[in-house]
Parts: sequence; structure tokens; C-alpha cells
Amino acid sequence: MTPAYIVVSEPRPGRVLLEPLDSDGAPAGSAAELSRPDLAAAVAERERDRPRWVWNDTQRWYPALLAANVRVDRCIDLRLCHTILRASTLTAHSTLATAPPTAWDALRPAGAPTATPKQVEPSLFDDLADIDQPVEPDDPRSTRHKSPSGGAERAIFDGSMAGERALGGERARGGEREVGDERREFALQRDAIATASDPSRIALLVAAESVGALAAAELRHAGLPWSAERHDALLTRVLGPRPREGERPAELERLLQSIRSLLGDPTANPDSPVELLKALRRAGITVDSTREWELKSIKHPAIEPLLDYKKRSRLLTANGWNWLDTWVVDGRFHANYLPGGVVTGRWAAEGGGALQLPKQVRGAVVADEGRMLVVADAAQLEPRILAALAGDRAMAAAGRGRDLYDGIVASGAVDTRAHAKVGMLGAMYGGTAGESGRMLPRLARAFPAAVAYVEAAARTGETGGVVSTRLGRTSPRPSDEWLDLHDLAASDGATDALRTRARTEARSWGRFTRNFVVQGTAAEWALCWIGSIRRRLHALAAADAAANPRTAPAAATDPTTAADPTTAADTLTTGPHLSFFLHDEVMVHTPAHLADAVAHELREAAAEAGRLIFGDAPVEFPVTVAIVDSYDKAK
DNA sequence: CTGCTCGGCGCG
DNA sequence: AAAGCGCGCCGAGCAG
Repeated sequence: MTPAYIVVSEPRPGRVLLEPLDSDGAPAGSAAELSRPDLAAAVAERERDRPRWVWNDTQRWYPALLAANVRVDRCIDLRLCHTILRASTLTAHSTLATAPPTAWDALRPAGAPTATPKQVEPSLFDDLADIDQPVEPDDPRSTRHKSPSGGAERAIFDGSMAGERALGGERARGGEREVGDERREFALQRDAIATASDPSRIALLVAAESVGALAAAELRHAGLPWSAERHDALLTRVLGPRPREGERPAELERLLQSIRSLLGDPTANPDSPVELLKALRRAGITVDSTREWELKSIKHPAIEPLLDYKKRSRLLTANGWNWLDTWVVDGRFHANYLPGGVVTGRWAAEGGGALQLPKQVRGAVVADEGRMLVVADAAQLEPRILAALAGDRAMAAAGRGRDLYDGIVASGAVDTRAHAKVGMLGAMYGGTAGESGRMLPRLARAFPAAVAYVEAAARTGETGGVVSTRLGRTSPRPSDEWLDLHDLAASDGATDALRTRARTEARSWGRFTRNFVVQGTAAEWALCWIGSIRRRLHALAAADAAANPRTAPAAATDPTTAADPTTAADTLTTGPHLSFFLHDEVMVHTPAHLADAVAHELREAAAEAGRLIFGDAPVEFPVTVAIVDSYDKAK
């Protein structure tokens, strides 16, 4: 009998327990205990039955399996799913969600150190302390938490030691973890899903989140192909040859001298915003900051070389030679993706700024010999998501078979594509000023359902409520300070100043919840897309291996996978494999002869993601696909 | 020296 | 043109 699930846990350091369960979560066969080095072979053997691997943290277990050439098809990431199920309104009445916090609530992904408590910005709220309103012990608000807007605390760690330390620290704080903890947690999660008010949605979300965790580990494992040579050539073109440590590149030195002479100030230092601001003022240039857009409006001969300096200097500090030395190893950039790293459900990343790769350096992303990059981008994803969420038939029609913004222009609502775009972004972000605010009334007339949907999400947030994505990811509650401010401003005798600040804060939180429903549902779409892509690429690799056994990966020589090449992870580097992910964009690094097939699968996967989340809703999710040999040639 | 905040800017 | 969402990373500059 083949188990539906296998729970992986660590009963003692260095030992691993594998417990097979049937589809009802009951034990199915005997558990196996083994030592950590034997895990990969044991997983490879059991993977032939395609169980769902149930473990506390994909980041903790999967990298070592991949390193041992073992791919798994499916998993449940208990840490990520716990976070979703604890907060979701769909599972709010479950045992899991109503129980007091456990060690699962404090888990941080392996590979990252434990988060340090972030200092809450005092300036907005500090005079609340003077007013001082005691909170009764039985007040439900006593369980209020700080808004988790932080996240910058993650430092860069690599390797399992850091992960062990991080997890050990959490255990010490949350109480000793016991044998069987994973099984109990899994049972609670299954119960929460089964008793949810809409089980299919939350079940899909949990599955998508987990497959995303597998894809993230595989992405890091494979890496993004990176040409150090091309990168160096690009840097030399913009900055001059690599200077000695601590010296300014020639082109920056040249611009610096030009700036100083044109300002008539031999000490002007463009590297320090504070110093630069002073120097500009000494030269009679009055600005409030040294931000690019503000400097652009100034008429002065020093401005042009200054902006040029800032641009090139940014390249040097963010993606210069030091970056290249640090992050590119053997022709690959291995970014660490963090699924669930953003409150909305988007991925975050740490190390090397993987999700901020400037367009300027994308020419250094080059396919290997005999391979191509297939780059796919979901076209106008967020407004399409909004159209589907709101069931806005007019907006769905505007996007059918064409660019959505062009369709909005064709509907007569606005006169240019740029207006359509800035107007929609404003509607989704809560912009009121300028061009975007001026477009809103027209959009509201043409697409009342879509605009009403985001307006309702904003109103909910402004009054302290929570909102949910299509699949049930729920926004955090506002912080204690926010709620106190809200209550105080509503009470008798509140000052005008207090009320004004409360209104400002309310609007701000409303913009967050307004955006949460769209960004979060778009993230769900992207998870489903990437899950489908992952399955399709694996099938493509297997079919190719069967058709061309001579050129296929030599999995048969590997003892751990000899019996079943489809469990070998080497197709994740030699076959068509995901190599980059950027919110609504993916890149596949593929043998050239499969590029067209990959492009087809990327489009099909996008359509599949739309059906999974929105059923038969008449909204299309087109993707633009480019087959290129370097990333800068895509779009 | 380390650790932190801030201004600024890269991405979607 | 420069407001509105979500992030991570850098150097400067300050505190300890």
C-alpha cells in the first residue's frame, strides 16, 4: 500500500523519522528512523509512489535533497501553511486558529537568523502615551499584535549551520519541541481546511504555497546563468576599468571633478546626501532633497553631471565588481527566495538583491552554449486580477485579445494608454493626487464593479477590519497603536489634531488593504502559474529524455535514482528549468531545441492558473514570451 | 569596532 | 509628472 503522505521529522539531532500516513491522515505502514546522511536515498526510493512530503520547512530539508540529486514532486510546508491558516478568515473558527500561539508561530525559515524585534516607530504615536488609556485584562485587544511591516532584519546566511541555530533558538523560546509535533500540527491543519467555510479555496492556497516553496528551493539550486565577462565589460564601459580597492573608478572621478568645478566647490561630495544638499545650497540651488526627480527640475550646469554621477555610482555600489565577486559563483547567481516573505503572499528574496536586478545589468544574464532563455511576463496582471476578483465584465472585455490598457482606451473611458495605466495603478494603490486621481472618476464610470471592489477593501481597512484574497489569505490586523488611536479619535473630547492624525493613519491602512486584495491575489495567481510550469517542465524533460536517450542526463549512473530517472534532480539543471522569478515574470533556461515547447507550456500554464483561481470567469491572462540568448533582449 | 537609522533607488 | 502599494540593499553618519 502506498502512503498518501510521509511526515518527515527530527526526533533527535542527526536522526530523521519518516512516518507514512494514508489519505485520512492515519498511520499507513511502519515508520522508519534513519540517520541524516541516509535521508536522500530513502526519499528517492519512496518518491516513486509520489507521496506528499510533510515537513516543517522546505528550506530546511529540500536543499540537501537537491544537492544529493533528489527531486520531490509534492510537499506540505507546515511553517508556511500554519501562517496562512492561523490568519485566514476562512479557518477562523478552527482549533488551529483559536489555540494560543505555539512554537510554529515563531518559526523563521531555515537559512535566515531569527528576527530581532523591530523598534516601532515612535513619532506617530508617542503622544498617545500621555493620554494613557488602560486596557482591561479581559479586553480582546490585549492580544493585539504589532503590524508585521518589518522584514529588513534578515541577514545573509548560507548553509545548514545557520538554519540549525535559528531553529534551535526558536525552540528554546517556544518550549522544547516533542516527537510527533509535525504529525499533530498536520492533523490540526487538515482539520482547519476540512472545516473551513470554503475548503477548496484554502486547500488550493495551501497547496500552491507549498509547491512554491519547492520551486523556490529549486530556483536557488539551479541559479541564474550569469556571465562575469559580460558583466565586467558592461561595468568597464560605464565606470572605466576596475579600480584598486578604495579608489573611485575613472569615469566617476571625471564626473566628480566636473561637478565640483561647476558648483565652484572643491569639497562637494555627491556620495553623501547631507553634504550634497549643503553644497547645492551654497551654490544657490534650493532643493528639499537630492532625489533624482527633484534635481531634474533644476536649471544649473552642475545638475547634468551630478545625475550622471548618481546613476553610475548606483551601478557601482549595487551591482558592481564587489557584487559580482560575492554573488556569482561558477557562472550562476544563486538567489535565496523566501516564499511567503511578504505579507501579501509575494515572495521576498535575500542576498544580492535578486528581485531588484536593474535592467542595466540584464545583459550579463546569458544562456549557456546550446541553450536559450525563455522569458515570460504576465501582461497587466494586477488590473486583470482586479477585473476577475470584482467580476467586472466591462473590464474583462477590455482586456480580451489585446493589451488591457489599450482596451480601456478603446472603451472611451480615457484618451491614452498612459492615462489608463496611471489611472488603474492609482485605483489599486489608493492614489488621489495628480494625473492618477483625475482619471479615477472616468474609470469608475466605465468600470464600476472593479473600482467599487477596491474602494470597499479600502473602507474595511480604514475602520480596522481585515480583507482576504481570492483564495483566503487574510491581511494582518492593524497594530495596537493604530486601534488605540482609532478609538481615541472617536471618543468625546478628542482634539482636532488627534482626529486628523487618526484619519491620516486610517487612510494609510486603507491603502494597504486596498492593495492587499489585488497584490495578494496576483501572488496567488503567480504561485499557481509557477506550480503548473514546474509540473510541465518536468514532463517535458522526461519526454525529451525518453525521445533522446543519448543526450539525456546520465541519471542511470546514479545509484540513488537508477531505478527511476524521473526522481533525479539533475533535470533541474540540465533539462528545461526555472532560472528566475519576479512576481509576474519567469525565466526558463532550456536546451535550445525545447525553447518553443517551453514557450507553449508557459502560456498554457498561465491559462491554467486563471482557471484554477477564477473558474470560468471571462478574464484572460495572456503572457508575453520572448526566446532570447540574453535577458536584456527580452521585451 | 559593531549595530542601527536614514536617504536614496533598484524592482514589480 | 513625481502622489498612491509591496519589497531589499547600499553608503553615510551617528550612538554606544
